[in-house]
Amino acid sequence: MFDPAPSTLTSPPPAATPSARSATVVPINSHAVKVACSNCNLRELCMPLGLNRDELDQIESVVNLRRKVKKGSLLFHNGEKFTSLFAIRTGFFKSYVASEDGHEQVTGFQMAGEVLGLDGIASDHHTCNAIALEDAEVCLMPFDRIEELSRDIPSMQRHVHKIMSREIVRENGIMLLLGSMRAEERLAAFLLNLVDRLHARGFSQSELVLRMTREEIGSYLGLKLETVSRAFSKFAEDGLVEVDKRNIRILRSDLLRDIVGRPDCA
Amino acid sequence: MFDPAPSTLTSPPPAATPSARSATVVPINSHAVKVACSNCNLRELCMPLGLNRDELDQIESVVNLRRKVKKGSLLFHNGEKFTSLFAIRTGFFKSYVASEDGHEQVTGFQMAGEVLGLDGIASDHHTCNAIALEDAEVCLMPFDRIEELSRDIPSMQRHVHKIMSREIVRENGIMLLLGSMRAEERLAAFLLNLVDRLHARGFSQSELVLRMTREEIGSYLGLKLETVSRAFSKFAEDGLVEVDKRNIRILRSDLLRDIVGRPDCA
DNA sequence: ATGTGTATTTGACATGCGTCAACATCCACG
DNA sequence: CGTGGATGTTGACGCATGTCAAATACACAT
Repeated sequence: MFDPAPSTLTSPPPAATPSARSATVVPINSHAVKVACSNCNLRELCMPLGLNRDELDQIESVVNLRRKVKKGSLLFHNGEKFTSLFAIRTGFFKSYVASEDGHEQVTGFQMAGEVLGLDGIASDHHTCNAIALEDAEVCLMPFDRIEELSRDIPSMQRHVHKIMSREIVRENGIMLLLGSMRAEERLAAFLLNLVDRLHARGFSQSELVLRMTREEIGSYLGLKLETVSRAFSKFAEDGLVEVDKRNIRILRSDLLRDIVGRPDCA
Repeated sequence: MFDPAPSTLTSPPPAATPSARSATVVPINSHAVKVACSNCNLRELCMPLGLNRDELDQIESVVNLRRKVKKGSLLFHNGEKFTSLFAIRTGFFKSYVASEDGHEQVTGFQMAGEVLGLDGIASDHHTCNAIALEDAEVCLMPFDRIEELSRDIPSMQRHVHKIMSREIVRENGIMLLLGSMRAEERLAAFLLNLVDRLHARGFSQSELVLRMTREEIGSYLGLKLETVSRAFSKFAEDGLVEVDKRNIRILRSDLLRDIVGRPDCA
């Protein structure tokens, strides 16, 4: 129904250097690139299926740069010229928009295999910000190259369209969440979505470590951080989850699902 | 910042037949189609600019069907097979998703020149519903034809991408609204967005007639209908707008903008 | 170790909005 | 012309969540 992004207890430990604000661009030679996509265990998330060798080579040639992003540094920001989409290889991001008065609204959490930057296509400039919540590595995919390739390879074209449509559907789900759910329903939906996505990446179905603060969760869910904290405590008290700071263990996902289900029972 | 959709006092009067539930498909012969796009006064909204005659002919060949949609009838619904995008020629739509428990969340209001159905691309099935709020006419654009054309005409390809990206950006704005604004801020933003879009279509900058109920506005804005009604009354009392049922005249758009601006002043 | 800042939890209280209810208005239809 | 159902307005009241504040714990730097 909706689509945030968490990280599990088993997820790769964040690299040591935490908050340096550099966003170094690291060119990759073409051989390394080829190795990258064909062997990338995220391929089925990033790339269309059923490509032949030649098409795969073409697609790999699109991903000509890799970029490391330190925890706390921006991948792109509002107003920045749009040139590329970013496929996350490792790490965890949040994207957010800011209103004139300075309020920040988190619009999503993204993890490995997901794509960032789609907002920039509309006006050739990004309209939101993306920041790494842990040390990360992304593949740069220059958008004009993606468009070229889409013209040659129909399955690539369809893939790009699906990725964008999926984002639209995800946001529809969040509108439903923000428009009609109560605090605990929102948090339950958030947690379930998070483990789902992590599980799809080979992590535990029941354990996760949150990469974001209570405040960031609250922003995403349209709640204050205290409310998020209280909802966690309530879940823990009721035996639905174990909460140890950012380490979460889901004990009763069935009951969490029940909570999401009904809009107004305690 | 966000993107709902209204209709003005001067908008074309809805056709007489209001609530028949048919959604008749009306084939159009190829000559009529050609006339349709080249002469359509919505062209600059639907179509990429700077096309030559030949390209224009190709694009027009995509729009091979027209469909009339009676007020109150569905254009498409959740679960329905996705085949086409719909460009609105006349009329006014709302799109909405429904949660399992039956709650409806309005995800947008669409008017002439806007495109419906993008949600269906992700899974080949629609994930939301679109219903006409007044008698309407839409152009059917089979999506596989759009993809073919996008491969041949780069400006068409770019146009499709921009339309999808724009929807993503719009929804980002709504997340901001739902996540952080108060009732009056939401309504002010809603009204301003509505007149903006109408003005872009040649309607008044200050007068509009709402095509949707208070309840539908409330659903879109994450509010109850009573709250919407009270906010209207408040605006009227303060001299910001004149409200006569669904006829709205904006008297002080500057002050409405102020209200949207600051997140927590009375 | 000690200190500083961030993150989190929890309590007490305030309030914006939801809920419930009554009433008015309008329109469709008999 | 009257009636019933949708729609809209307004008031009274309650509750979920926001607000403010204090305490704890932890990370990191000196």
